[in-house]
Amino acid sequence: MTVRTRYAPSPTGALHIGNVRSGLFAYLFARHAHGAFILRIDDTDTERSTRESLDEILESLRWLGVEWDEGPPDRKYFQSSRYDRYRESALKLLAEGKAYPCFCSAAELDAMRQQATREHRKPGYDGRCRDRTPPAELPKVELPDKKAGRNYTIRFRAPHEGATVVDDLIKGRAVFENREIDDLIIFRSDGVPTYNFATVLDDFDFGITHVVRGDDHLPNTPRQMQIFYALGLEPPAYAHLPMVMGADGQKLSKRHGATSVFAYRDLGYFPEALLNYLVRLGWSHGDQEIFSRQEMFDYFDFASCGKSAGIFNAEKLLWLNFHYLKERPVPQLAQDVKPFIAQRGWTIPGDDAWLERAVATLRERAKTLAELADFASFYILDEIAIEPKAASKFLKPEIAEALDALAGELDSLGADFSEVAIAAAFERVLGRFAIKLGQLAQPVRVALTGGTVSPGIYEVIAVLGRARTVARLRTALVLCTGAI
RNA sequence: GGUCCCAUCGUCUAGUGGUUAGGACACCGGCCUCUCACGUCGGUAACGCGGGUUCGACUCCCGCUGGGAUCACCA
Repeated sequence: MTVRTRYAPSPTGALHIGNVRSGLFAYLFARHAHGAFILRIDDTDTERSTRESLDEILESLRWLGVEWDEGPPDRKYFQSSRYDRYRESALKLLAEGKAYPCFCSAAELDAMRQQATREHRKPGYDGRCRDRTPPAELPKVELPDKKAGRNYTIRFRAPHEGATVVDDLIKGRAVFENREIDDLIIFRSDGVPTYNFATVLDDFDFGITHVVRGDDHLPNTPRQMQIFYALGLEPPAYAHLPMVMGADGQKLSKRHGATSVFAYRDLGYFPEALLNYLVRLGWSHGDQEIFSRQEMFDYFDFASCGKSAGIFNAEKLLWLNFHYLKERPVPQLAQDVKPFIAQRGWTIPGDDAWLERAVATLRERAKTLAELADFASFYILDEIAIEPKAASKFLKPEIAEALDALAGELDSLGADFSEVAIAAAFERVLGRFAIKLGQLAQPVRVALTGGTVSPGIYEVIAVLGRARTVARLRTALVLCTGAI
């Protein structure tokens, strides 16, 4: 039997990283088993589903390189296009007495729950319509349709006897006593099926062999299995992944800051880094930390998945991103950083070769593309802002002469503006004034970059070029003397 | 509150009865050095508690404690 897994996000918001990890694991398992990965869109919540969310989900997945074998744009993989199928099955359940109409209003249900909670009973549905005779004016029970006066919901008649056993591939066996499970609504009064019902039909129709999802779905699983049984179908295998928590130990959500895939993309993270981080959160392969996509495919299995929830650690993700950034070929990196420079409204004052030289000096100092772009500002911008503290510490009168001399030396270098030639110019100035490199390099650094932190000073000068270097040195000269 | 899940350094984890409990991130220190990084060397740091089982438990069983998820006409 070929493995078929699925990822079924609902288009009701951004694709966030805790959620997408479940999709990633489903995808990896399918690839590992040379099976198929299906993307399905759970859009039965017509109130909250939006086109924007759908587009963001699709684009996020593409950016990550999580490729689906079946799914959008094929309408067949949208629940909203499968209502006929859901109706047909609900009708069947109704006819067989395995489901029944429930006439309780939302307000009534709410009151029921509140009272149960007050009396320390479980807040589930008490089954009051389970054996109630439908009103006489209903000739026969059909699916809800408010416009036609059929304002009720359809509930699944869950068995009271026995137990439902989930043999989870990750969690092991979980036994649910059937008497603990109440009758859930499978069709809403607006004629739209609910998730637990639709998902069962989808998983069956699309031939899903392994349902891989977050363990927040574990309590739903016996309900879904019962529906499979009622329909005379065999449930798939289940693999429930532990959750991803925020630093506070709670399920990761929007209030934990940057959590969407887009957020990380826009912050200048690489998809490889995000993927690598996510795959190591809850899964391991010995002590290995860095995984190529192929290695993920090759090694992934449920046996190596952990059972306990993991806390999202932004620092480690940053480290991984740094790793991939350092590994990136410079020409590629230069192309990668361009959109980030453009986004800042800056114009690159040189060709690709120049940008590559600049990037080469910066790449071990930036952990993201956004940082790389920011760091490159002193190369790119015509005017730089000099940090007051740096200026007062290093741009002092006593260094003015040496700075002036250096400007002269560099200005007269001629065609050879190489690091070697620049170093030689420094040596001449150092010798003439009997000072150490450190004494000269820092003032120069402040003059050229505006701060005290930068790549090696010769590199900076070589990339900056003679004109800009000399001009900035002379500007700094004014600060030196003015600082008296 | 009911049900279900979970429990090794701060964090991610290796570990499947006998280990000086290993690695990674972070943190701290040395080296490198024109600054900052990179790199490199080293360091601090964990088996929640209590009972069993066993010659021997981080590993197996039970209880406790703690944490989490879930209990919608959301998915």
